[in-house]
Parts: sequence; structure tokens; C-alpha cells
Amino acid sequence: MNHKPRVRFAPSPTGYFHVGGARTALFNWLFARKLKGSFILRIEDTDEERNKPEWIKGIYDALNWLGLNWDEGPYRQSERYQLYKKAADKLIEQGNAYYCECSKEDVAARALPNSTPGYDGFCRDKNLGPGPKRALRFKVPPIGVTVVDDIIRGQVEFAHSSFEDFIIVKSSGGPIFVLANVVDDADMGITHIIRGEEHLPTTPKAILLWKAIYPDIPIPRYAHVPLLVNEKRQKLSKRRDPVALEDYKNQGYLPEAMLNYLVLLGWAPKDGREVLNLDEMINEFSLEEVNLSPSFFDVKKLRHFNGIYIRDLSDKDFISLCEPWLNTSKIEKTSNNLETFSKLAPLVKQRVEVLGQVIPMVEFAFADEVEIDEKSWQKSVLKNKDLSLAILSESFEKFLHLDWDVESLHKSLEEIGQNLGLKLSKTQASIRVAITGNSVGLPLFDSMVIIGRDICLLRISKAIERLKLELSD
RNA sequence: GCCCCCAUCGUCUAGAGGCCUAGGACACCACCCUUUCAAGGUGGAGACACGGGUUCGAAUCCCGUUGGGGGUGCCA
Repeated sequence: MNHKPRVRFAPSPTGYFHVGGARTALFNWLFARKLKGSFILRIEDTDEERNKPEWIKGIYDALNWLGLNWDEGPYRQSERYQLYKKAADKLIEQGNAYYCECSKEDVAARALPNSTPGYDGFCRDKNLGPGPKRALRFKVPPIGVTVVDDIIRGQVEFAHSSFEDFIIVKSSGGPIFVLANVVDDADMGITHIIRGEEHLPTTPKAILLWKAIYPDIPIPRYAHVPLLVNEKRQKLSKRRDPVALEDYKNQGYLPEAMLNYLVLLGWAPKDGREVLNLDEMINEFSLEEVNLSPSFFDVKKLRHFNGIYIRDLSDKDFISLCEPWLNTSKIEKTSNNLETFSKLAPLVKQRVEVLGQVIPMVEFAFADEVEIDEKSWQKSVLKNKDLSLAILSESFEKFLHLDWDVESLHKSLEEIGQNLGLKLSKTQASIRVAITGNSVGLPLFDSMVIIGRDICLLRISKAIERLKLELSD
């Protein structure tokens, strides 16, 4: 058996693509790449009511953004109904399936209290033919157990008595996902099914179907990866949790950081390293080492990783990755401004964790007039009015004729501070607010050099004016 | 209700019977570095859910309890 493994990622387009799906896709992809197998994309769109075309596009976009390229597909289940029909017919023929005319209400009404609920086999021996409002059910063998042999969890047993004759074809004629799943997995030669743990309870049904339809094809190996949960330890939900991959993209997370963080949820490399590039992940990842317990998607740690990956970018790459944010900012894209931005970029790069933080950090350099943050003004200027005025006035004079470079600025401010008995950290504070509008920000002297002497002097003089005004009040 | 899964610092994890006084990372705190903020460095606080076994020895194996989660749909 030198068969290369074939795995599939089979999302259903019933909502935006989320981080849990991304992790499942990643695990599949890593497994395939490591063993030189095939990674197949299959869209499970058999739910006529909830599927939307834009969600399908969302899947492609997400996978492309992450760089999880697929070798085959995308297959669409909605285009393969004949196959499912054929399988269903075979089951009927073999006596493994039967039509049922019970409505949901009928089933519920007959369900026994305090026991295994669900369908009671009412139509099992009625020998009904097809018809409107009739669904097809699989005849579950009443006794025995089905064992799921899971790579991550080992052997998991399910007694047949614990589940009902489940529906495999809806009365609309559409297949239920377990059926479609089995048929496609067999048809596509899938060897390993790697998916979320929420599918574990339906796996025995799939195995039963598989054995009935494809007695000669070996059942794939299963690997149910632990769920991703929220802070309340519940399965991540598209509706209540901030899990849309696209949102992370839009906030300025890098795909590399996302993948790196995701791979660490439920798996860890043998040594202590946590920062891994794709090649390292491919080489070291192994399904057998995947954890059993659910993990919390912790944005804080993701942010930390993103910061690492941003700092690791070349200045050039960083600048071009900032473009979307620059485009939607108020900053005009003049060549002058672009040059200023590229000079600021290296300073910014080391201080952001997501790209969305970039623009607020550099805006001061482009505005005609700085917007002064009131709290900063209070704290760094007003609190010691007289000192601030002295610092601002003196520096204005000195800056008039100073060599306009970081070193000179540094020295001259140090001198001003010494005369007033202040440390540089104190001295620079009021200048910083006057020029950048904020008490925290990029290295001041570099910023000053980049935006130029004229603007700096103008802003200092404005600050002096304002201070004097407030002093006289 | 019934079925199934899971259980190490707040979080992600290392740990496959003695190497554990339980290691690392994020977050947190302190200090250092420093023109602010970051980054970096040093240090600190912080966990084996509980109860029984098995064993000379258990975070590691078994059983139970408790807790959490998932499934139970003519959704996937």
C-alpha cells in the first residue's frame, strides 16, 4: 500500500468563515503536505435553505488568504445529487433503508419520556414507497456496537441501541449530510477524515452507511480534533463570538501569525519553541500528538504573535502591507506624504501588534494642525505650567538654528533640562505633546527630524500661545 | 432524559511511573534598559478537580465522583 493520503476540508457555507474552520483546514493541510498527499476542498451545500453564495466565496477568500491551497476541487455537493440518489437506491434495494411518512410532530409525540428519544421505527415495516412528505430512513441494526477508531481519541464505542433510524434523504429529495459525506468520501478516495469533535457522535452513523454502501472500500481513518471554545468554554459560535477570519484580516492580523497561533491550539512542537514557520509546521506536525481537550481562542496571545511577525517584516513589506489602511485614512497620498510615511514606518513597525494601529500612530505627522489630546496636555504641560512654558520657549529659540538631526535635538533638550533641574524624560514631555499631540508615541527626535523643522517650530509656538492664554485665565 | 468526549498555572501547553521542589509561552506585577511608548533583559505571583485503588513509588495506570463540553434536526 503506497497510497498517498487524501484528506478533505468540507466546510458548509452557512455563515462567514471562522477561526475554528481555519484550524481544521490547517490541520488537514499540514497532514497532507507532510505526507505528500492531497488536500481536497469540498463545499457541503446540501442545506438548500441556509446556503448563500457569498459564504462560498468567503471560504475561498479565507483559504487563499491563509495560503492553504487545495489540490482538488472545490467540489460542490449540490452538483452531485445523482450520486447520493444512487447510493440511496442501493440502500433501499438492499433493505437497509425505508420510507417514512411521520412528521416531526408525530415523532415527538411518540417519543418515550426519559429514554433514548427520537424516532421509534414507526414506519420501519410498513414497506412504504416514495412519495411527497416521505423521508428515507436508514435501518440501524438493533443490536451491536459500532466502533470509531480515532487517531486522536482511540477506540470509541457506540451502542446501536443509543441511536434511532436516522434520516438520510429529506422529503425534498435532498441528501442529509452524513449520506452525502459518505458517498463523497468514498467517491473521492478519502483516506483520512480530520474534522471537529462535534462530528464524533455522528461518525458511527457514517460508518454504518459506509459498510452498507461500500462493503469493499476500507473505511477512512478518523481524527476528531478538539473544539475551539470561548471564554465560557462553549464551542465557538459564529453568532455570539468574534471569530470571523475576515475580521481579523481587516484588523491587520497577518496570515502567518494566524496560522502559527492556530497550530498551537491543541498541538505543540516537541521542544519549547512556539514561533514556527510553515515548513517547520509541516515537518513537525503530527495528528497523533494532538490534544484531547478543547482550547480557548485567546486573542491576546494571537496579538502577541502578530506583533512578532510584524516586527519580523522588512520595512518594505511592512509599508506595502500598510497600504489598505493608508488608503482608507485621511492621509492624502501625495508623494511627499508617502515619503514621510516610509520614513516613519520603521519606527512604527516595532510598536504595533496589528496593522490597524498604524495610522493613529502616524497621523500627527500629516495633519495641518495637531489635534492635542486633552489628557496629555493636562498631564505633560498644564500640570507644571511655568516649567512647561520655559521648556517650550527655550527650545523654540534653540531649535531655530540647531542642526536638525536626532543627536543635536537630544543634546539640546538635555541641556535645557539640566538648567531647569529636569531629566530628559520630563523635559521632552511637553515638547512631545506640542508636536505630536500626545504624551506617548514614536521616538520624538526621529519624528521631529522626519516632519521637519518648520512644522515643529510652528507647533511649539502654537503650544506656547495656548499655554500663555491658559496661564492668564 | 439518553449517548459520547474532556479534565496540569487565568489562558495555550510540556509532562507517556521515579529526571517534578511540575518546565515554557501569553496575560499580570516589580525592577533594569530607556527621550514617551514599545521591544529586550532579570525576577515574582500562579496549576496537577476530588475520592478510592494499583505500585517500593503516580500529574502520569484503573475505578468512581464532581465539573465542563459536544451530540441527540427532513442543519452541517
